[in-house]
Amino acid sequence: MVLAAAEIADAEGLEAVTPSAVAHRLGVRPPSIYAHVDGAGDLRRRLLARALDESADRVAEAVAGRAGDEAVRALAEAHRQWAHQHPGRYAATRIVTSGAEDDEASLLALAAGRRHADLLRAALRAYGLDDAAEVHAVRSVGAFVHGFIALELAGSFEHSRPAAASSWCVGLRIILAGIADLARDSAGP
Amino acid sequence: MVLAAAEIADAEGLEAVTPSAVAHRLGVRPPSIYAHVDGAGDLRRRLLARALDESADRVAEAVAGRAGDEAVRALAEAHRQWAHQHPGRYAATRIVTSGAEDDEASLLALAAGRRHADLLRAALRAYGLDDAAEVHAVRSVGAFVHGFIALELAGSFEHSRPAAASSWCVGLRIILAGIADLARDSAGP
DNA sequence: TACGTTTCCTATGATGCATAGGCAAATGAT
DNA sequence: ATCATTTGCCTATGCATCATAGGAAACGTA
Repeated sequence: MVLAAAEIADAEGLEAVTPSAVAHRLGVRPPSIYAHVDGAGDLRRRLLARALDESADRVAEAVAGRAGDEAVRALAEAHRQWAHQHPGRYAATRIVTSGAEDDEASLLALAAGRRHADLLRAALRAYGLDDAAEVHAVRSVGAFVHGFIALELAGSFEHSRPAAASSWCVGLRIILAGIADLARDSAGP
Repeated sequence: MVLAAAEIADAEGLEAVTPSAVAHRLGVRPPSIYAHVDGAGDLRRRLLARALDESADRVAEAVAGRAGDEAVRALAEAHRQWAHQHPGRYAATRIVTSGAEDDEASLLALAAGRRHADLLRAALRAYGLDDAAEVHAVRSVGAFVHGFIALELAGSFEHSRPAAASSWCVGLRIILAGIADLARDSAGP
């Protein structure tokens, strides 16, 4: 069910993920979908939770056994590769579950989001930042990674040379150097 | 016409920007909209172009008369403030005009996109980066700024302390320190 | 064998995108 | 001043989609 939604998202875009499209793919009639899912919004929220979980799995694999710069690079790279392989799922990752969440899908999504944050936090541990600085660093890396992938997938980098991939490496370098600088100050005199 | 679309986007979200909603707001019947706009897609693309242009205006004001770190900070801050004031327009900013663009709205959007890139490039000039490094830096700052704003507007930072605003300052510091480091190497031995 | 649960179905209503074709007022040239 | 053209809006219509209501068939279990 959610798998069908994920496949539709990757093949035709997140907009195409509707009860009717899922029904079509599963070979049943649209109303049948409503027995398993509470409308189009719930369908997309379930997809959000699954996508967040899948990408966290990939990231966790990539980061295992690494530390410091290497861990952050591996995490970011895993994130980016997964997004390229599954653009629809990645788009689902950015769905907003506005405000009060009491439904199952939103809670799962929240938990998966925390998993992501924890993985990144662990990767940054080697820098020896204090707690506050670590949160800032987590958010900054997250912002850069998401922003870069979003712009890249949107084709925003296709109007200038060189290819996006080389900017990705330099961008990571910039971020990591900046965090190292922050760590120097944080632990400094 | 596009103004009505922008107001709807800010008030009810980008999803709500449809010919029928615009007609409602303007006090006319839905079919009348099609005399001015070529369907829902074209309506959103026009909104994209206008939003990109408006934000570039704001950024240009903010950056005028500044250079180096201060210019980049002002640019980023203007961007972020505008996004907070106009979340729907900001969301429109991320619409993808897939591939071959021969319609008016897409061309305007492309031009406005270039304007943004040029403004950022100019702000970074003081770092004395070579051409290739400058492109990488432009893309990296762009990625961070967009990523941060997107995550912030999506509420991704609301599940941890402290407030997002303080991370924004630290994040900019990280990026700027990273670029300074890059400049050192670029001009270095 | 009879019951309840699950799962899917048809039928229906509502809403929104989009096109076709017509009416009326404003514009501009003769 | 008159008439044709343009402009802008209208009603009517077709079609796809979300969503609900209520019923029929298949499944396991007492």
